[in-house]
Amino acid sequence: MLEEFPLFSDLPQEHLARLEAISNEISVKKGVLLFSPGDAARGFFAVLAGAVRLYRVSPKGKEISLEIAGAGRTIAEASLFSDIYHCYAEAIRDCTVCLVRKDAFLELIQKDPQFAVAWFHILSLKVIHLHRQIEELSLKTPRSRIVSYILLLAEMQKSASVALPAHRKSIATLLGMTHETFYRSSKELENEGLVRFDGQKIEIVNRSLLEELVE
Amino acid sequence: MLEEFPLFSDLPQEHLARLEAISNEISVKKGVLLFSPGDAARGFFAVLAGAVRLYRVSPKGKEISLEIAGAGRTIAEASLFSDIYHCYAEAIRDCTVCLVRKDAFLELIQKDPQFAVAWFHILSLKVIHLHRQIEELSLKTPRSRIVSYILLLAEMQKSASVALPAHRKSIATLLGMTHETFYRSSKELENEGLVRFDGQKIEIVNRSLLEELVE
DNA sequence: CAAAGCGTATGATCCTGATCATACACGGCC
DNA sequence: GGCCGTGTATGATCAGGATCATACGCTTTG
Repeated sequence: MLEEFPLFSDLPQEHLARLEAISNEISVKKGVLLFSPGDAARGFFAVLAGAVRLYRVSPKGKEISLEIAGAGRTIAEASLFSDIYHCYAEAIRDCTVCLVRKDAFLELIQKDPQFAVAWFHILSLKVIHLHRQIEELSLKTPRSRIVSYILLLAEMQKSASVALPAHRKSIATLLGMTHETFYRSSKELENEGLVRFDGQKIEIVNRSLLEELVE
Repeated sequence: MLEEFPLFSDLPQEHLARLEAISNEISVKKGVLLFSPGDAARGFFAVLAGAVRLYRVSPKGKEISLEIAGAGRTIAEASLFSDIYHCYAEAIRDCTVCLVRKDAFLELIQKDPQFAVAWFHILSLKVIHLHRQIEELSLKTPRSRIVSYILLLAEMQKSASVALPAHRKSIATLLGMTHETFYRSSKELENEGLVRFDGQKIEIVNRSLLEELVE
């Protein structure tokens, strides 16, 4: 199932080398913004280490999380065709990221058909990933959304011991609920013996029971 | 702002012709499934007329809408890299669609760099579109979600008189609410003089007031 | 070391959207 | 024409999540 969520870092060595040649590696401290809406789009980003959270701010000032991208994932691909970024990107941990220069990238996919197809693949799977996120947000109860998210992480990480990509507060907003609700529902799941929270890790105790919980 | 939501049908004539050469045009009656999860993936679809709704069914039998694609939009791009489809696609109106054969398409993007870039663009904007959908689903109140959706449609259609891409019931699930709630909230908006519902059309009466409503 | 800020956590209250029930209009079909 | 299915619509009830308040531990900073 993992092939459903491949990362740019899974690209063959030759492609990675070419990507590197047109990128700038950047270190950013936790809390720093990679870009804000309106900033001139220089290219898209690939996360090498750490995690980046994309979000928008509604007219009334509410932050809305769009995506949390951990190591191996890319963000802001659409900047290739836009002069400006359209949301905020915040390092929610200390990060190293690659800024892939847009002009060079567009040139590259035109010159190297193999490379183009590989990136088509990555983009397509991003669409699937976003579909899954939409599916999660459509679940009515917070419990279901949390369970669904934990199972998603387990799939991506191929492990019953899941590392949270961000602190709980960010994840709560990503799942469209308040952090209070997230804490409470999580505790419930723990009390029922389905999962065990341990720092930044979640241990899946009873996977099949967990799966039955999703609406 | 419309350039944020271009359609494959906006492609230059030469590209359209090539697309046509590797596609099969199909007519489907309202209610018919284009594909179901597990079906062998023959390619992706471009909607020429009508509307298609993508949805999944949860373990407990609840339908979850992922997307409603009207004329000019594409669906199931990820099928290019998968042997099977991963969700349901239902014609929610009488449709004519193009089935784009996957092997031929992959070949084409390798042979024609311009074509590849154009499709990169389309895929990127799909990601933006899905981000917007996630943003909408994250809004707490049904009212906000409906208002946000109406404004989105208005942007895409560049008009204050918005055509609903589907019947209200489907849209309700797309916005993560029950149809009852959708009817009620819509009526409220109408009573407050912000919009006017008229069959399959929505007339935006007071746009600025509407925009202020979004959380 | 003290203070401040943030993430985590839990309690009490209120409001609202899901649910269940009912009804009506419309189109297709026998 | 009459029947059935579906979309649209409205009402009553109730569970449950948002909100506001409070607290505690850990890291950071001065």
